[in-house]
Amino acid sequence: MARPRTTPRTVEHPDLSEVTLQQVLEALADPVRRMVVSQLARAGGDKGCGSFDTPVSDSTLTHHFNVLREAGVIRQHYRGTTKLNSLRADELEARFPGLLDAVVTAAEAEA
Amino acid sequence: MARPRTTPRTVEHPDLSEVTLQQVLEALADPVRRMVVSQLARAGGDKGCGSFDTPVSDSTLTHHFNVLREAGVIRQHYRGTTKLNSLRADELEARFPGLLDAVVTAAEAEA
DNA sequence: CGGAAGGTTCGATGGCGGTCGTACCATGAA
DNA sequence: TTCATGGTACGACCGCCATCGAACCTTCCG
Repeated sequence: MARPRTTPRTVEHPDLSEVTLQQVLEALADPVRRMVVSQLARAGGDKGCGSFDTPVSDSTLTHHFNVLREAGVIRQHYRGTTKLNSLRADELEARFPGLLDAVVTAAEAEA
Repeated sequence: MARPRTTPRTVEHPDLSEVTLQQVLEALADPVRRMVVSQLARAGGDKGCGSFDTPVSDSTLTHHFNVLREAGVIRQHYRGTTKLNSLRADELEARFPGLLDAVVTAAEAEA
């Protein structure tokens, strides 16, 4: 948006100390976003943007990734034309102990 | 609503097995509802409807209580003209281990 | 240098949910 | 029985957010 033409694509990630419980809960309260988090948790490491199984369009998925990133839940970086995603599990655990685990576990159990 | 005139006021509570993670997360994602839950957690036991410190009107608060009850987060029962509320902490812990604790703890830490 | 693949941005839209005020109901006390 | 209290039901409003399609931008590969 504010990026001038032809600049390497970078992504802004908040420090977890700036992230509120409200943001994280809102992020995790959406079913599609929880699918993303679940699949990311199952994958363990990085996972390409296009490799997620969701019922929404690409542009909507981009939106969800943004919400998750701004909530400090995921980390994103480019490699070539592909955007890789990973969970910020450890940092999140330090900030909100038990929260991500509980949600991921519950999501797994329900599915 | 469907209750005929002059019937003792009772409240419907879902079995926690019928409650979804979605419901619980949506319930806990609202700031006002989280205030209610926090104050309930701090109180330990029952707490009258009118004794909560929130920034919303009575009718809105009633709405939030309904959401929390339908999500299996709180239990309500009448005593005289007063409605008492309590957390369904143990049941919730059995259904979604660690979830309520994590949220309550985080909410306390942030406040 | 094309062109294709992978994502993003933009604008529009639709629906849901939080909010309120008012009217109403049940209970207990005077 | 009448009144006051505590809470609910209802209807309306408003703002936000998930969603989409289309246009666009980057990067890689022929």
